Amino acid sequence: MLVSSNLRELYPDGVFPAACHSRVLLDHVMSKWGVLVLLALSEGEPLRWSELRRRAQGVSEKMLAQTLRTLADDGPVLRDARPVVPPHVEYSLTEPGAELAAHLVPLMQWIAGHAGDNPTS
Amino acid sequence: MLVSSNLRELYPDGVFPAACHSRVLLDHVMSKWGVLVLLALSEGEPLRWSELRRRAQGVSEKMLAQTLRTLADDGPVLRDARPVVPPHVEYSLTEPGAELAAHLVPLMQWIAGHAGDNPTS
DNA sequence: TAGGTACCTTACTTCAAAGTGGGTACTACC
DNA sequence: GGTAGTACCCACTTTGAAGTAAGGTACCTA
Repeated sequence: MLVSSNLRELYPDGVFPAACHSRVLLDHVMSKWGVLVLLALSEGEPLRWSELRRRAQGVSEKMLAQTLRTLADDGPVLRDARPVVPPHVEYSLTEPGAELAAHLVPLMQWIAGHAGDNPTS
Repeated sequence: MLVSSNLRELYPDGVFPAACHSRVLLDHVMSKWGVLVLLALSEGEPLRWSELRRRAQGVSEKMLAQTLRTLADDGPVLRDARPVVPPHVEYSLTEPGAELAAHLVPLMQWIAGHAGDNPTS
């Protein structure tokens, strides 16, 4: 069963390099908190920092701020900060971020279904 | 744009836990060498240890053995060892592994296309 | 004996992601 | 003074995946 014959367009000699720019983006996206942030934002609503903190269970302020900064720098996440006090910052997926999530969510759903998780319990 | 309304079936309260069995499988799959092994195997042919060593550019014997052991224990990879000397071991995707790869490959293709890589150069 | 084959295992080290604990600034309320 | 809310930043520490170097199996050939 060939599931990836068109990988050959990207890697014609069948050798996959470990170190490349893809790896940097992949590692940010699949980082411990990155994937949870992207999943939360993939539901479509812009979310504020504090809401994301509630949604990514167990994340520290430091890791959330760092992760959001990284993802915004990488491109999948848009950071919309209003010039007000107290701060009011909203995060949402960019267009490329939504395309990314469209691939990421089915993967996570598959993994959740095969890892013996019972998240609805 | 709702891209993941059915995530709510898995996580009805919208809170994504960081520590669960999914995380273990996800971390193995997306590990540095795990993803390259799965991509190589996703082309459909069973591959021997030494061929995988060539295909995952830069992997050490130790990391390759360790990664293959882990993925075989997790389930996506089948290890077929013949009782001969010198050893003859073939690795291939299990049925669940092929389903996993069906989700993983488009994700990697997307990321490769957006990370400024030029793998065909 | 030495060298080769293919596929590992073990002991120890490195290092980047994650973690911990402190801090910032402003407003409102008790 | 204290608490609460908003959203971070900095210095330092811990942790576990990855790395390095050495070891191993069993058989074959010169």
